[in-house]
Amino acid sequence: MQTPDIQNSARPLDDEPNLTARQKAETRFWLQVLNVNKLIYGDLNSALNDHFGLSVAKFDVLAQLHRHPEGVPMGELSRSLKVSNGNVSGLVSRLRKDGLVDRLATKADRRSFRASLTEKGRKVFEEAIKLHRQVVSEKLQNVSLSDIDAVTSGLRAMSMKTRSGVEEEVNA
Amino acid sequence: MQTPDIQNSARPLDDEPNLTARQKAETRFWLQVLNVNKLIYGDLNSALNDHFGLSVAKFDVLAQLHRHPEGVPMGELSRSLKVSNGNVSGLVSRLRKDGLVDRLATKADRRSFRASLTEKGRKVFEEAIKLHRQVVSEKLQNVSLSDIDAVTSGLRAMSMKTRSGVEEEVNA
DNA sequence: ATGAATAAATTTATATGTAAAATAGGTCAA
DNA sequence: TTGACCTATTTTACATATAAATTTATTCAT
Repeated sequence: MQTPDIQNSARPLDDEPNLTARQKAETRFWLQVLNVNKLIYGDLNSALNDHFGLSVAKFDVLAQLHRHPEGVPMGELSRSLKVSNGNVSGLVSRLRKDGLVDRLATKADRRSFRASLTEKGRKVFEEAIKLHRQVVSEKLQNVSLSDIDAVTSGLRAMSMKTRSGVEEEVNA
Repeated sequence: MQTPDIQNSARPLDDEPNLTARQKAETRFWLQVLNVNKLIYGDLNSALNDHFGLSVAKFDVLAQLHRHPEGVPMGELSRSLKVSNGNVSGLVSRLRKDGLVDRLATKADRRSFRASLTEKGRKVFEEAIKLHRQVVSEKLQNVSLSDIDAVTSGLRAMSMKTRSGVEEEVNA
């Protein structure tokens, strides 16, 4: 008795037998998304960390707060960043320890408060976003503008056509 | 004295003044990658978890081991998954606790061993990969095959042209 | 007004990820 | 052979992420 299984199993995810062309294409697509994501994310994270002591997660919080100088309630921050409440709690408390973020009390509701940038936070973010753009630019330096635009609009069409697993606001 | 800063700062990342068209395009591209990644990753993770008690991280380990029934040394696993040694240590030890992975001693070198799928691990993976494909398919159900292929080849071209922050093997 | 339900945010437990230190085995020059 | 240096892996300390439990405050029907 031979062991043909060994030969059958030594294949990449998109090269199994009995897959339709469509299925292979879908898997290849997803592997490329993961690949590009990891390629850019890692360097972005290191660069932000080295220069400003920021992670991408912290940067994302600062970016939201920068768009809303009047401050953003924790729950809204959680929804707009699409991460859990608990995650935002931790991020904001670390950013407060860093001196980049403040809490503003909400008069009408003592449970709630708004997170907002400190002056230092605003300055740090405005430098960090320049670095952010630099890193993304470097990663894409050999890609033509038209290729970037083509992929972007393809991805955008996908995210609009993609049925999200959760119910979505119609007017979100 | 007015406060014009408040108006200037309430903008999305790709809509700052004084950005070139190229810079805006790069930022939009990156935001779409993050977006699509999060859109698919989350559901994939929940589905694998609900049905098989697997995370995407664990699934990725199983996928590598499935391609190498003779087992894969820890260091090689770390390199092929592009995650740290410590991360692989933890994943493999949890997968061993789950009964999906085994350690095979290496005769010539007592420091090293190969991780390999147990029979149960192989069976679980072979079911899990079907679910993996289903979930990705559902996410892309409204997108045409030609659009998927176009974006995939765009992304693939990018990852090839992208200068990685670290030195790369020429023959990797 | 009071008690039940709801809501905002935090805390807890756990998984995943990194970088850096520690452990332990291998290699090799002198 | 022994000491210095590699190498494979694990451990530690920490950041980030989730889900579920908890805390505290608000709302609302009675």
